[in-house]
Amino acid sequence: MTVRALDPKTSDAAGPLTRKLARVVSLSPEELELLAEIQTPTRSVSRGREIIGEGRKCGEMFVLLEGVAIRYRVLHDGRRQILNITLPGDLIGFPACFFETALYSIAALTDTQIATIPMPQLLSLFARHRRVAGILLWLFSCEAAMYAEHLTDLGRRSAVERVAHFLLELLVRLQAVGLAEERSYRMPLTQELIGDTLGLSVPHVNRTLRQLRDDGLVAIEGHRVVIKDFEGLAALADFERSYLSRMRISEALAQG
Amino acid sequence: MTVRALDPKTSDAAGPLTRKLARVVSLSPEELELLAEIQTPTRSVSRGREIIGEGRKCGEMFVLLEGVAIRYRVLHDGRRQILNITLPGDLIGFPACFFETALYSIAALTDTQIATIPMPQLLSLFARHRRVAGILLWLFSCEAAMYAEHLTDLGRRSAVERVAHFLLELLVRLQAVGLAEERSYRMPLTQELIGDTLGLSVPHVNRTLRQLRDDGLVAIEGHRVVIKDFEGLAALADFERSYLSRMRISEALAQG
DNA sequence: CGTCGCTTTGATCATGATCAAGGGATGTGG
DNA sequence: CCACATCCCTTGATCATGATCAAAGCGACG
Repeated sequence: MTVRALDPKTSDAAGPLTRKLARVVSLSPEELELLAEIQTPTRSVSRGREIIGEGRKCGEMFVLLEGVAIRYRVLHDGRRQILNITLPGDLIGFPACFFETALYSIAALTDTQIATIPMPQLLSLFARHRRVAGILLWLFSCEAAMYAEHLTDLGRRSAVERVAHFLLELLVRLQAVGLAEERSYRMPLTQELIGDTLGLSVPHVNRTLRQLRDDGLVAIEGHRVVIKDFEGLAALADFERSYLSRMRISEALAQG
Repeated sequence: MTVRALDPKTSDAAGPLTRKLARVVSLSPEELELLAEIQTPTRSVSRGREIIGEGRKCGEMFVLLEGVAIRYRVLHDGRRQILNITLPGDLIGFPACFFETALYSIAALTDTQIATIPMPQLLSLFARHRRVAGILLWLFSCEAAMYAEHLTDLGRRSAVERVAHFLLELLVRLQAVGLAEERSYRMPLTQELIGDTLGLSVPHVNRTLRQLRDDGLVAIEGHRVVIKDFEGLAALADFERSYLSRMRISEALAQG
């Protein structure tokens, strides 16, 4: 990672969260410093380890700085539902940290690097910096919006539509933190994990991906996903008027 | 509605939100007054009308004081997914009010009474009253937790499990605001709406309800739902260790 | 009394689960 | 350097859950 002579807003050193925010709202030097401050110190969690364990106390929030994690719920008979995929720049610990004990587990899929934000510090930040508070609330909102979209996937979309939507969402989200190219990215999940995310069985995920490939909408070589026909996929998945494109922070908050 | 000589915390006059909160955290007189203050003035929205329209600006939050509303998303071909059911005491407008325009519509299912909280007032409340801010964040968390549970429903539960889970969730939520008896309540949704909530077709909702009836788990006469075997339903739906039972506000917040 | 909205039931169909087996890469110990 | 194991992907055959289509029943209400 080279240190370039860039505006601090967009420099790599600022970290994925700050870069993501800088795309939707302009941050003052003081705010940049605050964001940097709450994102230290960091610690690493290695592949397969739990970041938050269901039923355990969780007195802090985290920012995922590097790697990929999943939040999931396991039913008594072993069926698993992945609630969301956590990418660099995402907050972890909402809503867990507001409950006595965490409701769901969060596990690192790859080796990860996370920053810890103690609750008292978070709450005092809310009190002292109204605009930063607004921005954090906006982040919570984005998470809620993604849940809502995910719900629509599972409730009312067919397997092809779900997978298409999933591939596009991942493209856009990875791009937001500079981890995807114009039309391609490295798929961070196995087909089993995709199945647990979309409520599908592994063979059916596989067949659905093949169908999308046969239709020339995507190309998949190894873990590399190439979106060959963005418009086609978007039409299929009803992605057009989608949430991510409208995830603009409201002026009321932007101006504090 | 009679005015009884009760502790203001639990009096009907306090409104459903305050009553709901009083169950999980003790509120000071000042906090009670603050809560009362943000819940005025009120306005009514009649059955079938939109409270928030998808794509429209939404510069405020609402508290639903009376009636039932749904948040939903409609796909281009008309399929509808209900994202959540809003009951008295619930906040409306999260996450809509943090975006330029609302992402989803919210419509009144019955005649409703709502209180309006302008965003500036909300943000200044966050700044001035840390504990109330914490409590509001906790409310957002509850909403996120319900989304997560709903996701598990749609992704990994069968039709019977979904319906069973839905009936129990409604019982518990209605009880939290004093709108259900020990084991029964008035179902506020038609079978079509239940279908759009659970991702099922109307005939299948009907057959599933019949199956639960035949198995002696519930009784349904008209709009009255009677849970005849709570334990049986809970086991079927994996409701046991569920979110609502652990929706206790964390001590860090309760103490401010 | 007739209409409208909702529920109920039946028959058929299809989406996607399940079961089963093989294939291919990557890694590890002998 | 090879045997073997593991993890993941792929494919096929069968099965079942739940959708769709169709129609009738049934209150409530004007």
